[in-house]
Amino acid sequence: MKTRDKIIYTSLELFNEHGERNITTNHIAAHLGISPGNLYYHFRNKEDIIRSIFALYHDHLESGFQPYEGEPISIELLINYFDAMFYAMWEFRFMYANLSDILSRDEELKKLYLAAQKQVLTRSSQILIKLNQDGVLSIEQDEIIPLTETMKMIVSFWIGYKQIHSIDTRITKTSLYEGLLRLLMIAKAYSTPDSRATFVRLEQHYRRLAASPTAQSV
Amino acid sequence: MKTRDKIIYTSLELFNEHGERNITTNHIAAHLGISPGNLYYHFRNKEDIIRSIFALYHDHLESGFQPYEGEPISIELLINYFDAMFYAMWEFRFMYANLSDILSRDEELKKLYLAAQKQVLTRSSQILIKLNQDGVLSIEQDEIIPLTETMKMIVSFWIGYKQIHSIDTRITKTSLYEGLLRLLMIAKAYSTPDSRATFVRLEQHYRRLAASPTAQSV
Amino acid sequence: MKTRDKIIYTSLELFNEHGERNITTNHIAAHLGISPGNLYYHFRNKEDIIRSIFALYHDHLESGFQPYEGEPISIELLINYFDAMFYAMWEFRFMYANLSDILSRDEELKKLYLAAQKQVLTRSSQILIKLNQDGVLSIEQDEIIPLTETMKMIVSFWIGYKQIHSIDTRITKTSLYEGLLRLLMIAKAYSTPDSRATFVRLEQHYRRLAASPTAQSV
Amino acid sequence: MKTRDKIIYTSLELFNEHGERNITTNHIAAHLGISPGNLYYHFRNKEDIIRSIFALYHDHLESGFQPYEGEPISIELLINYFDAMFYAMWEFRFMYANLSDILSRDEELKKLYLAAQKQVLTRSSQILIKLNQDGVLSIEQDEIIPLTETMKMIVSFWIGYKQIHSIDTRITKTSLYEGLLRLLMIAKAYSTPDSRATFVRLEQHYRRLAASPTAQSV
DNA sequence: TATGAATGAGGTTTCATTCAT
DNA sequence: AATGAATGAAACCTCATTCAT
Repeated sequence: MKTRDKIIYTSLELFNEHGERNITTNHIAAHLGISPGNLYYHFRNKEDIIRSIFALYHDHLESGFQPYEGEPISIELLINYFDAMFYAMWEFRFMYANLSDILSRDEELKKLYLAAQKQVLTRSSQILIKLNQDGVLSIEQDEIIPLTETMKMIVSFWIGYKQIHSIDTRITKTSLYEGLLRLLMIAKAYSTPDSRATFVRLEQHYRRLAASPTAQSV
Repeated sequence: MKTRDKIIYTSLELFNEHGERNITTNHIAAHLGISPGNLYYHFRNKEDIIRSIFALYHDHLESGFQPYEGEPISIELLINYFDAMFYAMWEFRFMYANLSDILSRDEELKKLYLAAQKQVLTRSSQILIKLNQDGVLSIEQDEIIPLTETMKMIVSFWIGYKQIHSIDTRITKTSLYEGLLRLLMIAKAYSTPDSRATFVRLEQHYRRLAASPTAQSV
Repeated sequence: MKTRDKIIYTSLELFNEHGERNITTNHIAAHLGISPGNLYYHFRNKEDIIRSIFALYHDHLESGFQPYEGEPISIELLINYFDAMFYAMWEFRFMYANLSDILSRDEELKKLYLAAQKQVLTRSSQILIKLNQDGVLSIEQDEIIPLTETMKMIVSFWIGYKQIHSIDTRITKTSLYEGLLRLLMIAKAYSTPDSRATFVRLEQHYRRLAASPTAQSV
Repeated sequence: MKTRDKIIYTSLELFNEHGERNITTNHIAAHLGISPGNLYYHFRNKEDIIRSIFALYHDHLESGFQPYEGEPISIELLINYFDAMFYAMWEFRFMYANLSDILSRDEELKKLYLAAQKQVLTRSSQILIKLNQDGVLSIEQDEIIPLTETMKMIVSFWIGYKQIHSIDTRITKTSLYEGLLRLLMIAKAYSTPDSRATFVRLEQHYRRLAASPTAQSV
């Protein structure tokens, strides 16, 4: 792996572990065993690193929330979507935890973030529309956008919510699965008689994951 | 007003205006026209000030979310609850905006916060139970707690959500009223035929406030 | 002496000794035996210190180049003017040596400098006019301004010229007296039959000072 | 062109444009599309580059200020001298602007510079002597050296003087022509009845150049 | 000749907190 | 109660130069 990439992944790891505010560029360099000068050879400044991490995050969202096409709807397909959400929340959890702080210091990044969120909203609502058409969900036309927004809001703040509501600040996979289960609960409310069983099975799937020992460690 | 109190209220004002991270203890002292030494005579450190502000916040929650008793339910009574929410969100908006940041630096405060939240949850659900009994709402027994939690979550993160989703970081009263309207929307979904009109009037009330010119300035 | 003033005078001393570019804020603090933080308590940044030194310089110019009034012209009076020039050049020699460098980094200071120079030009030409009227000099009306400018230019760059034209970079009083003698030579060219003897005596005076042992050390 | 020469000319260009202090070795390499390592293959360090530029400057002075011999004096010949001065000032303007700074960091270069200046002084005074003999100028024997020195001083510091006395730091050809006109003014003061007309025409020549549009851009 | 990643000392600045008065 | 000067650790960043390839 190239040093540039090592810096990105090490930063991501340290940010996730300790919070972006507590990790200095010197920490990152020391953790990698390189000089601060070298870090600044690869990145103009700390913001530059964060933006590169954001690009990674953006790529993931881009590929994970494509409306499905030409394939029959299946439980695996739904699992894909929820897994993509989980991956985003877990792999970039520092962003969810410190978002307003980070964005308030980087106007440029904020614009990128807003654009990305707009896209996510569009994509997600398209998926819901498709699921509606395919008889998996039954949502009134004018409730699709608000519902998408609500779900996005829950995803956005679940980590912050969890961090505030437990003594231990560390984020576990279990707590993220709990967040997914909340989303599922909401979605299930719009399920059709045909799809209800599918949602029940989805719930069981993620409840199992939430309870698994590795998910409970940090 | 005593110096100690002046420090608390000035800090609150400055934190709300510029964010706690951007206000140093020297800023507070300078804004008050006192010396930093004097500030540290009254408070052991910055956290100590924040805890005192939190005590104020706690007092407000305590008094604002008492289940009503012995009086007939009325629209004024509901308005009281929503106004209390608004007041808390507005007057202590820096807490809502920087909560995870603040709590992550002060374990002690976090414990106090958790205890307070627990109490709020209890009180709020009691209020919902009472409204259920009085025929204002119609919620299944086992949905009361989750519903309360959802509402609390929305209140907790509305400001953060708003801040992230607009270029302008400043918080306006209008955006807080929009948050209240979201809560009302959710509550209305559980209204009874008898109470529906009341909720409609409540919505009109807060929509009017949201649109008022003074609410839109910063 | 107050710390603030100590910082100003120590900075001036170190700047004169080693050049402003080679003196860091840490050097200044260390030389004074104070913490860098303390230095930044008294001054916002390095530019702020330089501006304060400039204010000192400005004050000196202000008081040293007042046109004389109501008193008969005398050799002492002329010596006063030349001594004021010498004092400015010696006491603030780092400014003369590094002016373009310093001004190129501080637009604000540049404006102040330009304003000050304008004033100096006005004052100096007024003095020449007065000397003309009193029969000390005999300059054609339209040559007064150019002559003043030439003299100002020599004063401005004498130190830079000297520094460039000798191996030893250190500035000695002797070399500054040599600069004054150049100015005198120019002025003498405009002397009247009556005043010629006075200029000769002035030359002798400064030649003596230039040759004195203390003036030759650094 | 060889890489070594490309480095020299690019450095000269960048130094002239932005000042030597603001151009890093990395800037130079980047501007050339070569690696910093390669730059350091050709030059031991930054000073080494500056010295090579100085050699170029030296060559120019050498060839531009030869006393004329065996040819009759003419206005073209005088123009040649002034053009050589202009060329030196324009092509190596960063040296004139940052001379004391540069020399203070490189003792070796300073020695070379002093030797070159000595030569220039000799050559220039020889030219003045010749012009005196040919009846173009009428200078007292013992004033030739001081006059030469004065003219050299004006050439040396004209750029610095201009930079300090205007808000805009950029050097234009116009301002250099103004410098030449100052020199001419001084020389004209020593012109003979026969040569006066020649000097007037020289002035007209350079005034025209100063006013030309291309000379006023940067 | 050339690459380009890497070094590391050093510079400016911030800020919660302390302490003598 | 109050002053305000002082502390010092720590943050971010720059740049001439080196070195393995």
